[in-house]
Amino acid sequence: MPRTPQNPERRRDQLLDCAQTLFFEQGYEATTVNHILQRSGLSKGGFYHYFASKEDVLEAIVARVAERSVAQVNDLVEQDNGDALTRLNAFLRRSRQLKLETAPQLRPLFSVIFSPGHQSLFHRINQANMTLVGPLLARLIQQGIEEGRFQVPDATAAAEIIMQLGASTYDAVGRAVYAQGTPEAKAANQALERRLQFQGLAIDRILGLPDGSIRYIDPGFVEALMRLLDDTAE
Amino acid sequence: MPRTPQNPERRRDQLLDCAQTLFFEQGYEATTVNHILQRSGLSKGGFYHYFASKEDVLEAIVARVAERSVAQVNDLVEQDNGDALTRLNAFLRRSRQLKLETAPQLRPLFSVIFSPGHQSLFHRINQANMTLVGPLLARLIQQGIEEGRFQVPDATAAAEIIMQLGASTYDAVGRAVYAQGTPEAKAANQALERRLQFQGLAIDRILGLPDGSIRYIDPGFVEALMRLLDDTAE
DNA sequence: TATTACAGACAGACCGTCGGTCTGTCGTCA
DNA sequence: TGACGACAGACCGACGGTCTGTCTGTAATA
Repeated sequence: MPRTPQNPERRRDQLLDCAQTLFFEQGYEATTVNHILQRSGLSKGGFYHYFASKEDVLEAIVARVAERSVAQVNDLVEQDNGDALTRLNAFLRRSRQLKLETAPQLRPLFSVIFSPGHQSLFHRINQANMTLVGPLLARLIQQGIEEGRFQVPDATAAAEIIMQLGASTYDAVGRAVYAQGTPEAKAANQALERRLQFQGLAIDRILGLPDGSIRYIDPGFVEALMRLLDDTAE
Repeated sequence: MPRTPQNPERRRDQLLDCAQTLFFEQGYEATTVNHILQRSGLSKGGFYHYFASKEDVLEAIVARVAERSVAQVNDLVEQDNGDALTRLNAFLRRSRQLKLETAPQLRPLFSVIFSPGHQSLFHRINQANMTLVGPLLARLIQQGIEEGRFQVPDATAAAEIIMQLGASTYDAVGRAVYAQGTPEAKAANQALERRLQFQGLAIDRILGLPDGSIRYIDPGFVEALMRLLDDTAE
């Protein structure tokens, strides 16, 4: 194999890209270092020049994904325009949009989300996400408390719980994706839609808001999501 | 190594016991089949006579743990005495008690709960638990709806969300355990107590009950838990 | 400008250990 | 006594990771 020296940062990013694709497609455990080498065209020596271990790559990917997603919502929290409820709704809308955008990329992951190989990967991304996004959400809730709109004893705890609910969405979506193509698909979609609608209601109530204050999902969200996932499947 | 033939069921259980201890102590990935063999005194041939793979052992353990925990709360749901709220509180009390009882066993797990090896193990146990216990809780909530006490559009979705909250408890507890022995220990404990208290409140509100209807934790629960974990540590 | 020296960027053979297989043996019960 | 379940343990391929060596861009020196 010929040597093709590259800009270190590019190489590192390239390796991360390759690894991320493979991890999402087949899971962390099922992906071998040799797979990554094959895909990137690099040698083992090269790989271990950039990363201390396969686990190290995972950590880098988790950090990168989390950073990117926090960057997507950061501006909403930075600029303080409007009351807390408006901003919270904007925050949730952006999160939703983010989910839709990354859905195609995550599609192979969803179809096997129940396989054990993916759960660790997935849980870690969520964990990192919560660590980074949680404080932002907490500040937002704190504002709502100070405005006297949110009836909540502890902003941090509330943020954690709400984020936990958000994370559980993936599980629910995964179950619906799993049912796709089967006779139960329609029922599964409806169950998911009910579930998501309930999550919005749950957030309302947890924050002590009147039912329906939070717009968690738009009607037909599930249908749109499923179509998006199906289109990219074939 | 001499042969010591045993009753098949005993052997299987013994293998599961050994594996479970090791998985809890060091995590699933870090535990090798050889470790299990060493601890049980069995040979490889013997091991693979009972289980198809290491993964197979995990599944069996997950199923066993989940079955045992469902058995602990099943009676409360079977016999229908009292209104839904009373029964729900009994259900939660039993769950709490169950957590306290298994805490010492889980102690080594908590201290390294953030290590990646444990997350898959942990997530899977939770998943199995939710699958088994979820429907029970849903029936309970359904009763509350029919009584007109719970204001909830979908019992199943509500049950799922509440269980999700319960599962996230371990993460929160893990964080507090992690801080134990450091200067932040006290603050971490207080944060955990607030967090757990909030979870009870969240359940109240999600179900449309007046604040304080659900007794999720007794005061000093966290202190007691931490003492329990510390005692078994040394 | 030509030469040299050096450090970082790789290549790839190699190693120990892992999960899992396979063949054979022992004990038990029909 | 033979057949079958319950093991024993040598063995295998593949994996993550190491090690030594080589190539190349760059900067200092003359």
